[in-house]
Amino acid sequence: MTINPPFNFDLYSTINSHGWFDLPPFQTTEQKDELQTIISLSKQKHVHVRIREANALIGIVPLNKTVRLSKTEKEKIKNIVRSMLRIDEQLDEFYLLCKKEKHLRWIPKRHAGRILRSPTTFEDIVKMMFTTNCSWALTKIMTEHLTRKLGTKTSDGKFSFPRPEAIATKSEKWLRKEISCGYRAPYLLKLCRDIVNKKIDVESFRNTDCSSEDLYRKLRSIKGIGHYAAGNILKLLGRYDYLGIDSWVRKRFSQLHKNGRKVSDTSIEEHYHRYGSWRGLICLMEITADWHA
DNA sequence: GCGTCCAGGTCTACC
DNA sequence: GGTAGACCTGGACGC
Repeated sequence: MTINPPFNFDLYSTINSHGWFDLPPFQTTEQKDELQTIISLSKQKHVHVRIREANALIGIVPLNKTVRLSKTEKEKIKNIVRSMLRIDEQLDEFYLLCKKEKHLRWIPKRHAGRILRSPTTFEDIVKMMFTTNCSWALTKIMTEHLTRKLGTKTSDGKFSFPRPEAIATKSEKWLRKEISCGYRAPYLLKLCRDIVNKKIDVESFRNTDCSSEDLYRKLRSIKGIGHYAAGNILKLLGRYDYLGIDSWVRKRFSQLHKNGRKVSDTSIEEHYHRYGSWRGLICLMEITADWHA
């Protein structure tokens, strides 16, 4: 399967856009020149795919050879990959903004600004919940446990990210013990049960006409999703008008703009205010600039 | 090896 | 609306 990306797409920059490549089922190489993950087509059908860029095309190869794919299923996989890699995102206005400031000109030059997201919004929300109030090492542990213990094993031995139904049947005690997610267990359980009982439809969040403010409010109504997590999930939904400030943003901002002095969230907000609806993306690009060096 | 302390966001109760 | 304390884990550190 192949996808024809726009001229300003760069797979490396997208994989390297934030830490998602490091969380299963995502896998990448040391050079970050390919991405692997599991795409779930139905409750039973999970495809382990490898995504690579070659000859100005994006190639998608199913790695579990025994799986048979219909034409419709291949189209579905291509659409999911397009969504994950943000291929259809219009960044022209963003790049024009970056070109106006010397320190941001590297962004359009490197074709950066497309932030990797998971095949589903559910996966993104759970992973974001797992980044709160803990080290990256613990985020990885929780995601690995959840995937390995509740995901479905593919024919080549990989595990899919679990569906909400699989998590919803477990108890809070089980999640605390087996997933090591501690006090997050009741939040995760409530989210999954609300999805199963159709009280919330997180998958509709990627294609909705509602304002960023409304979407932010919906995200904040999910227990365990606070200001930081909601702001960052919005970025994965293509909305960049919230910063999603955490301790790392504060630290990097302070190093870049205040000679390491302590800085308040209000002054970070004021600094990026001039970038309007792109401020969240400019902030993320600025503090991760050295990753792209 | 064991105990203690700290860092990391979010929620809730309280003022 | 603002603030303090609890939540839980891994890692660093001292003994």
